[in-house]
Amino acid sequence: MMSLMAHHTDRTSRRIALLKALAHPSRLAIAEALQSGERCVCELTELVGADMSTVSKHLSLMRAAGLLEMEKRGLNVFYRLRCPCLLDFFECVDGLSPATPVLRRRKIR
Amino acid sequence: MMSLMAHHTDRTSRRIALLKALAHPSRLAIAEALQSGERCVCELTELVGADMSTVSKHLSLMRAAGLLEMEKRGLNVFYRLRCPCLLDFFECVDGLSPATPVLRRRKIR
DNA sequence: AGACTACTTGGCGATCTCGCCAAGTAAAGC
DNA sequence: GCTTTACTTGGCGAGATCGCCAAGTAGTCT
Repeated sequence: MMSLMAHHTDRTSRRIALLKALAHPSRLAIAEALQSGERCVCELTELVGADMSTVSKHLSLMRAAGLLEMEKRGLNVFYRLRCPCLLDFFECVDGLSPATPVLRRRKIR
Repeated sequence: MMSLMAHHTDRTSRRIALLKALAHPSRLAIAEALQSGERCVCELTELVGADMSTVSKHLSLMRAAGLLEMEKRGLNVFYRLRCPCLLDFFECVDGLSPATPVLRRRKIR
């Protein structure tokens, strides 16, 4: 895979990591939940309904992408969003109509 | 996979599809190139340096996600961005500092 | 019509991702 | 110290994704 295209800048790599961090149902649900404030891993585990180990790996990935920050308090680990732009982006995304017909220019004769 | 989390709304599915459509080096490069105007498949093929069939599949996926629209003119097929919000989002993403140390609240004694 | 160009689609191996279980770590409480 | 709670990490099978080649389609041109 990835023939001649492996010329990513750091910026590109970070963009891709952040997009991948959001492009999964559980991770998107986590990001959306965190828009209303920090949550600990057990709360997020209940939210997505998967094994805690699975959720923990999702959170690590999102943190590595720069999307989340974590803070340990007592036995709990709390995660918070670091990206204030999600809401605006999703509003714009949701505004797109779902389908796209093939546009075909009328023949000029 | 996807134990109890298969409760996606249409909106969620569309958000995921759009994020996945961007979360790949070749596809991101295509989206970025299209920010400066439409391109035909052969131009985009040269840009990403992969087989045209590969690029064509990327473009189909991006179109299905609602990100692109296509127009056939003569022998060429031109693709255009349908999402005006990419630039703003990426500016915000690029503004994030790459790493995040584990935050640890000081003990109060 | 036949040849050519620009693109799409089918198929398939190679690689990546996902989720669970099991095992490990770290802080709190006894 | 030992136990419990909250979480992370390793490993592995199952399924998804990716990219190439080969074959098909749709216009253009002569």
